[in-house]
Amino acid sequence: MNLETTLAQSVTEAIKKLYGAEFDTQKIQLQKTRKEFEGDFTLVVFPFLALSKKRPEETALEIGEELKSNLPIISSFNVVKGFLNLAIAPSYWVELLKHIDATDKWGTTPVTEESPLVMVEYSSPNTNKPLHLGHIRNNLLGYALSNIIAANGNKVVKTNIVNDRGIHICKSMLAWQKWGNGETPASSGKKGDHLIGDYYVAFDKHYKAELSELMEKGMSKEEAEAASPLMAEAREMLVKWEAGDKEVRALWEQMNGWVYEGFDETYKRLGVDFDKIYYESDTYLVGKETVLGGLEKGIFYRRPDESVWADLTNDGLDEKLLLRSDGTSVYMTQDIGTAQLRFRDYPIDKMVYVVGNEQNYHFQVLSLLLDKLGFSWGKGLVHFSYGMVELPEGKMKSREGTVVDADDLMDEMINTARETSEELGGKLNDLTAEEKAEINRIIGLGALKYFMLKVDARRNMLFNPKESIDFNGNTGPFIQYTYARTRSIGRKAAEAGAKTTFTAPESISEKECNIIRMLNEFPAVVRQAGTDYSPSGIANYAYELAREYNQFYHDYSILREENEETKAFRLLLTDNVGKVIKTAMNLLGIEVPERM
RNA sequence: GGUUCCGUAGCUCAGCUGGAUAGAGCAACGCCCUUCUAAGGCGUGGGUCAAGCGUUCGAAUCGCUUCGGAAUCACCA
Repeated sequence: MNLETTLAQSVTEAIKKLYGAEFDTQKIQLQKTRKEFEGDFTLVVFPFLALSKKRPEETALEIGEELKSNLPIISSFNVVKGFLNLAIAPSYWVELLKHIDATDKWGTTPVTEESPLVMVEYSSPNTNKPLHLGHIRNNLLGYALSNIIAANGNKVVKTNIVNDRGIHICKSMLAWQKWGNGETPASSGKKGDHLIGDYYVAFDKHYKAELSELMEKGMSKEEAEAASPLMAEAREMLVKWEAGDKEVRALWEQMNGWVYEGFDETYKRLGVDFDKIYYESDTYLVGKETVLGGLEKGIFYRRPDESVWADLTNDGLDEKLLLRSDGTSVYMTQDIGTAQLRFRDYPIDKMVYVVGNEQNYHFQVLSLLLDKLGFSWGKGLVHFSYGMVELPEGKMKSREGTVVDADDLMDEMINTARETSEELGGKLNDLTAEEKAEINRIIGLGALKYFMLKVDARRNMLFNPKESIDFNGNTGPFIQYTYARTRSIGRKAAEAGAKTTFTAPESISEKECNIIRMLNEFPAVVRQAGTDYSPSGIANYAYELAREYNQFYHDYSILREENEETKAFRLLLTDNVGKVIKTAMNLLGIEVPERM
């Protein structure tokens, strides 16, 4: 049984015996003993004072005596004010370590036939420009979250809804037609998504120029926008697209194809993937049908101008447009359509949308609408809402050229990793160039991923491109380094033929107790992360564990230890620290190198 | 204006189901590599946890108010 549960139950029994009262075991406050005090667990006795009718110190002392005489795993205790500090016997910690070592996939819950199915939507790019820093946060969070949900015993389907239609695509297409001279990714050597992005920017440039020209002729901004021939052409193209115009559709498919090739490369490099991809061009008509179905059932209503609305005033929200007066669909309609298709494709128990917090309202509405339309998971859908990545100057703005491009950033990180390795010198000299490159890739991306994931997802975070992401301190590379260190010790111990079985050492250090306790906490950390949808919880845990181990490493010469029992114990500890770090990092989608 | 989120060290962030003297990293300064990986360890300095009031044995944590910042409230996506 879990250590803390055992303790909590014993406390309940002690309270009953001492004071003849029942105390809710759930409400017992057991926490880690702060490091300045002696002991492993601390019981807060203030809540019992009403029962004991004695001073805090006396109460703590009584409970301490009672626990110690009943629980052999408690080796000693001490009382400081209203805090009862309990020390756990070394032999118990050692048994715990052996148990952790013997447990396969420590911290994770296996998936069975009956496990619920959770669908996680993330990434969801537009096809008119390459991925940037904001998408990186989304992708990393979505991927990590999927792993964490799966580790908690759920079937997970990772999905992506690609926004592949609309006026923004037409802008790129039009610009390419006008000024592209037939440029292709092959002809120019550009990545497809970057090429399309360049034409999107080109459209905007020409459009702006056109506007200022019209405004010089005396038009107001609004008049100029309405009169812009370029925008009119783009709109015309969209109408043709909707009508299925062969030429426009062919161009659209060609250009989207380029973008997808580019995206695939970026996704692959980031290490994220999807089980099923949906395209808005397939779902928006379904959404329209579903909305019209809802209209027939009286869930929605039609206004005199023929537009279709949902009245959510009873739910404390506004009225929401679902179909325009010309019958075309809006954003919400498409999400309904996508939901409809997903529901047909999978027996979804829970749906998680990884989408930025600027869409909080949208998902509040979507949840209500899906529920009204009869989707069982509509009410309980989770909008995993994350904050924006801000630059020192504020928000990223593609039109002002302040976006941090995903591909560039990854290149930069890997370069920095290589430079750092070279500066440190010599460690990897026996490896081939390919092996070194692989390690640098793992480290560079590890730094980037950890940087993004260690921050609470809900918060807006700041990224300063001028100060490159750190490789020292609370970083991915530090954790990777610690892992590599545990592996190195393991290798050397194995070469030297160190013994692997042992009896419990007579005493073990406070650091060792702490580490075992942290290893023991790992399943609870994973569970908590699965409940809160919190990759940052896992990230911060991994760092704490690595830090604890590094300090321990500096205190002892494990391989030089003369007492074979103690050496074997420390090797087992080292091995399991490595095991847990690896699991934690993999849940985050961060690879760990065997050496670095 | 309505709604939601945020405000912790010079900077980036933990801690938030109420518990002991508020933690890391970066930056600054000082030590530690003939010893299993120095991408490391140890130490020093740095705080009105935005402010106020309340709840209680106890508040960074819960409630209310105020101040500051962000997002959103489109027949855009």
